[in-house]
Amino acid sequence: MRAEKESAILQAAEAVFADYGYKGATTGMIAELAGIPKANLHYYFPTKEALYRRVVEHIFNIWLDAANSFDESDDPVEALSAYISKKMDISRDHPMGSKVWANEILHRAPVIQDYLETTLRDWTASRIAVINRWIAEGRIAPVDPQYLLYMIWATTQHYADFNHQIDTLNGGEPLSDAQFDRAKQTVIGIILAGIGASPAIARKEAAE
Amino acid sequence: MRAEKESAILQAAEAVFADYGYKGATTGMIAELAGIPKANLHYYFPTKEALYRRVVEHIFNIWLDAANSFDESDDPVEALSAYISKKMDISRDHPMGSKVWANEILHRAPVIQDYLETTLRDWTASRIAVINRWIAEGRIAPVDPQYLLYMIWATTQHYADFNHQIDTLNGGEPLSDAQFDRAKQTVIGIILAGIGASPAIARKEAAE
DNA sequence: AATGATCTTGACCGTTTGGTCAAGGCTTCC
DNA sequence: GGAAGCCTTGACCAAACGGTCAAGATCATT
Repeated sequence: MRAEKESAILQAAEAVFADYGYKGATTGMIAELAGIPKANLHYYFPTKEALYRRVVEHIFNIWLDAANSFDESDDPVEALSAYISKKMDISRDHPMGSKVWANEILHRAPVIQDYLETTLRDWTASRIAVINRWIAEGRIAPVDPQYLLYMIWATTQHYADFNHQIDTLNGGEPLSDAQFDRAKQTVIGIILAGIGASPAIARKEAAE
Repeated sequence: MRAEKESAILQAAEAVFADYGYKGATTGMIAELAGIPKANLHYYFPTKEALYRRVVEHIFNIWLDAANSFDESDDPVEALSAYISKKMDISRDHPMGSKVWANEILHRAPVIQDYLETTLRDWTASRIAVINRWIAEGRIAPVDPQYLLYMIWATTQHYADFNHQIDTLNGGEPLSDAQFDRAKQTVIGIILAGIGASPAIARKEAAE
């Protein structure tokens, strides 16, 4: 089947692009990982750039999927918890995709600039409106929504993009499921308390 | 002077590596930006990799400088405010350095793995101990220090690494000084409130 | 079984890139 | 003024890379 073969190539491409960047990745490496000769890869994807575009589009769709979880509820605690949780899950399950995206932004988005200016901009503007309404309704503290969103993006994606650093600081081992869950709860806890959406976590009694 | 020439080359190299990644950057581009022929560049830095190492080392030293600001005070509010503020300033003043660093981690740190395993690991462990003491003393809420640090790193560096995305969402314009200051205050405010180090920001009265 | 369409592949090509080299300046010190 | 060391540079090279191509293999349809 054509679709399956393409899918296998795309999967290999995502891994190689994530590890080596657009320029650093070679069609030969991708072909080898996909288990086919380079010439065959070029039969399915005429150019390296076309292949890369497909990889980036796939990643953007995953991002869109997560974005929807923002709207699961109109309650700030539920909505933000769901959104952060979903973004953390993506970082754990699709770290390579996140890395390709990060690479693309880092290099000034030569391929996906149009997505940034349309879909991402629209989504962001509408969610800023939602957050501003929550503030007006006194449901969260008056924080600048824009920078709150950046904080959520940065923090959640960090667990994918910088997973090598995290692993190194974890003794060279990836975070266990329990550790990752603790990270997720920490992130959600700090952000929700930070915007006054849920009561602050109680401090301990001073030790002495 | 040798030192000045090397410095000019390193500056050009940092810019080009930040924009194009290690592989994407060419010694020809770096030489052109530095205003010298490529052969001359190779007189000062025999290989591309040697040049890259020097760039990365420079960036790591800037990071170390910021790391020190963590110890300006033993008060959590002051220490974390100073540290976050300093990291935000670096993101604004040296975005290219941060990008080179991000690229390096993204690609599994082929060049600076030893720094991660020594200096960074030691620094992190000792600061985790400090934060744990604050928790034991009841000065901040019991959050996992490790994930708090990651959150600070991710959020502050985001303003350098993803500045292209931020600019795009800001109508294609870089954040103004006022906007950037607001971002910084938002980040500090959310994190400090999030860990119960300072009283939560008061919510507005509900509008109706 | 024949025919045409689709897929597979080793060999090949032009371009780009990191790096070399030899010839020529420039500066310094006797 | 000349010798020695340092710096500069255009021309060049080998390797790697994206992409092509033509010849063959496989498959579907009748």
